[in-house]
Amino acid sequence: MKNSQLYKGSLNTILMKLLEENGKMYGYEITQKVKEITKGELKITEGALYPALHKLEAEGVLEVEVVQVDNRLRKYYKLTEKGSAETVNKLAELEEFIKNMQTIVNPKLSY
Amino acid sequence: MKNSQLYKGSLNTILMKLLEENGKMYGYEITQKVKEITKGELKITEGALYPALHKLEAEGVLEVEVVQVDNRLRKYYKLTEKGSAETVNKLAELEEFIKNMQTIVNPKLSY
DNA sequence: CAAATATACATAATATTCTTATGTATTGTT
DNA sequence: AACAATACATAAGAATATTATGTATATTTG
Repeated sequence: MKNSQLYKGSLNTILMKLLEENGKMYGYEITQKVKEITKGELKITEGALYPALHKLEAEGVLEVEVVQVDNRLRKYYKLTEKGSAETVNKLAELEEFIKNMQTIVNPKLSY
Repeated sequence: MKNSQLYKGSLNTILMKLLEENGKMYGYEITQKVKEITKGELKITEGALYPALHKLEAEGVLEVEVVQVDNRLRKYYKLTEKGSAETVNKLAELEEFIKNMQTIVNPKLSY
């Protein structure tokens, strides 16, 4: 997350949405995917990513599958059933958030 | 800020935009205004608001005018020249942020 | 082929931001 | 008289992310 402060608090939502979209992903893959789809504008740092993944796992939102590729480890993360349900809420919250921010930034359009 | 974690990091942007829009405002007025325009969905807490205002003032983004109304104080805040310039950047960052989040949430529409 | 870059994980110290709780004081409402 | 609203403020703690660092393998490039 190498950007404006605005991204603070949005990492979990990003992770959950990506996993909902892609089934399972490993950490490094996530960083690359985000860089790709935002055309380099959002860079997720490892120091934010790995603790976030571990916490979501501890909460039962994600589960891990460790795979050996060549001589290297990959930890694939995917949503649990609980995680899938929570992702729906997270995305609804994001929509609300964006709506509210747009209302503040562009009040003429809304009230 | 009594809501999802998503709002973390967005308070300064909100404050600066409101002051750009309304010229000058005092703390309590800001809390009410935000509650009003978001129809009660976003509530800025005092514990977040006042330290944020003080910090922006210390940074030279805002300046204060203390007014006595009846026997009570009001501290009106307004953007400095520097603050007005930074608000332009803040709003550009917000647009970028929203655009990127929408890209992540709805990838089919974008790439 | 050595060096640099990319892949892949991880954590610790620190910084930032916000929540929750609390405090003071005046004014308006029931 | 009691409670809610107005109006400011701060302190302890939680949550989140940055920056720096560490380990190790694989691939590219000069």
